[in-house]
Amino acid sequence: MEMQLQSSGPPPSDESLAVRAMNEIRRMIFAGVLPGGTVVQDRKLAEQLGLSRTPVREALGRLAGEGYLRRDKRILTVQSVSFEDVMEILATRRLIEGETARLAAGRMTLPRLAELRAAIEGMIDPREVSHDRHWTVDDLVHQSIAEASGNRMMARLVKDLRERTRMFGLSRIPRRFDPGKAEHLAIIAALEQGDGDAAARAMTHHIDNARQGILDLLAGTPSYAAPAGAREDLKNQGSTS
Amino acid sequence: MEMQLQSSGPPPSDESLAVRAMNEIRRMIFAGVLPGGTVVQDRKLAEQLGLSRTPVREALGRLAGEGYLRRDKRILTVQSVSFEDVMEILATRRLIEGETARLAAGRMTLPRLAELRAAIEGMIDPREVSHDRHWTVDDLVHQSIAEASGNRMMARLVKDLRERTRMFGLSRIPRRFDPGKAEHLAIIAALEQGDGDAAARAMTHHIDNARQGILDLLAGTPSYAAPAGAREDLKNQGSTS
DNA sequence: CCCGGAGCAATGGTATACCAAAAGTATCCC
DNA sequence: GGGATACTTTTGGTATACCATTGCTCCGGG
Repeated sequence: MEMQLQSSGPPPSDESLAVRAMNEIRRMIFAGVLPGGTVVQDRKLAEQLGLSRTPVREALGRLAGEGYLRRDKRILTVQSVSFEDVMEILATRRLIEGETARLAAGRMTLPRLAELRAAIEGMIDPREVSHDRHWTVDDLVHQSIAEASGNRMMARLVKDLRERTRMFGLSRIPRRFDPGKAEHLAIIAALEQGDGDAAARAMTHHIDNARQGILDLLAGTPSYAAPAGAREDLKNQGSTS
Repeated sequence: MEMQLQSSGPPPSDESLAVRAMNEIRRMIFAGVLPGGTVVQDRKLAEQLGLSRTPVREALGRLAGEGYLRRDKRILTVQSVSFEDVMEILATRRLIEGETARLAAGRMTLPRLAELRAAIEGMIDPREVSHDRHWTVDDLVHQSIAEASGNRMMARLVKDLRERTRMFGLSRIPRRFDPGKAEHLAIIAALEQGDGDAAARAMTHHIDNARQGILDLLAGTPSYAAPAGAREDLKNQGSTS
């Protein structure tokens, strides 16, 4: 039993096995195959992926460096993104992405903006949009803006922080993710006007809403109904400026 | 010739060799032993450190994951921090650290603040402060504030971004780094007042000055006198909000 | 029935052997 | 003499063997 990678991965591929392993493991983490807190054992994983420990360990080391895995003593666990983590991440994103939106104003071409608008409006039927689809469009919008900011560090940060947001259980929740649509369009509109301040406002507002959405969502989820007093503390993190 | 780690490192140490290697290599990078752009070869490095390739490769993979090294095809090079990078990093730090300062207001105890003040004022004689000393105090101040913000993500980011700032050649430049002293004290003062907005202002002002300091410094440095028009572009990155 | 230790399986860490690709280097043909 | 070709070396990637620690199981004595 050492056939696994060719199931959906690249058949021959010229990437190193370590890179492939890394991508595969990262995918597993995002897909929830390896939920937060899971202990990861290089031997098991290596066998599962059909390769030796070396490239797997290399991949694990790298993922640990990137913060997706955590080393406690000798055991490696999938870094779980807690509710508090998400709140902190969103507070950070609020800052960074607000700024990227501001910077992006006047730096994005109208055709490019039209593209984004089309992609956003392509999500016509709320019932049609799968989660993957939603995330794809969401990524496209936020990432395009971040990259248009001209600040590569911020763009990288946005990508990273968004990935972490995504690692929060939050997945497979049949949620009305459409409200984001109007907010996305508002951001695009501001960018089309070249109004950086308005774009920043629209972006921070969008992220504030996303946070509120999570808050509401969790309020209605039994297991999350009352995650201690942490909520009260974190509620203010984003609304200070 | 396989004695190197015991020269200044921990004699026996219970950390894994990989961790020790990572710390050592990171130190080499910060210390300028491995300047930006240097190609890193695991065999050479392993021999130099007196251990086998495995832990070294593990360390390198991890450092690459953290962004200190860069993989181009098959060769690993030390990530060089360009002038543009520093400007971008500072623009980002301006945002994040401004916010951490705001959040830290009212969250730091007066004794703690007094401690910081003492450390800052300990740098009495400008000629006395070595670069290490300067960085130590600087780290202490910024990191303490970041951690006091209560937002671990931001604190982590501050640490990371500051490390990267440090990777910029900027080292061994016999510069008057004292002006930072007054600015640091201004931040502390605002925090003692519990005035978040003032603290944020003081912090962003401090970082703006640091940026200007680099700009001035490089203007007087032949090899950096005119790093293309990039300067004009980046000059505005931080002063938008 | 419980406790403790002896043995054993599992697991992470490390070293090393091997391979293939790439980069030099020497050589040979024109 | 110049350029192409073959050989040698270097180097990163991978597999695997080995070791030490950890934790578990199972057995025996109390």
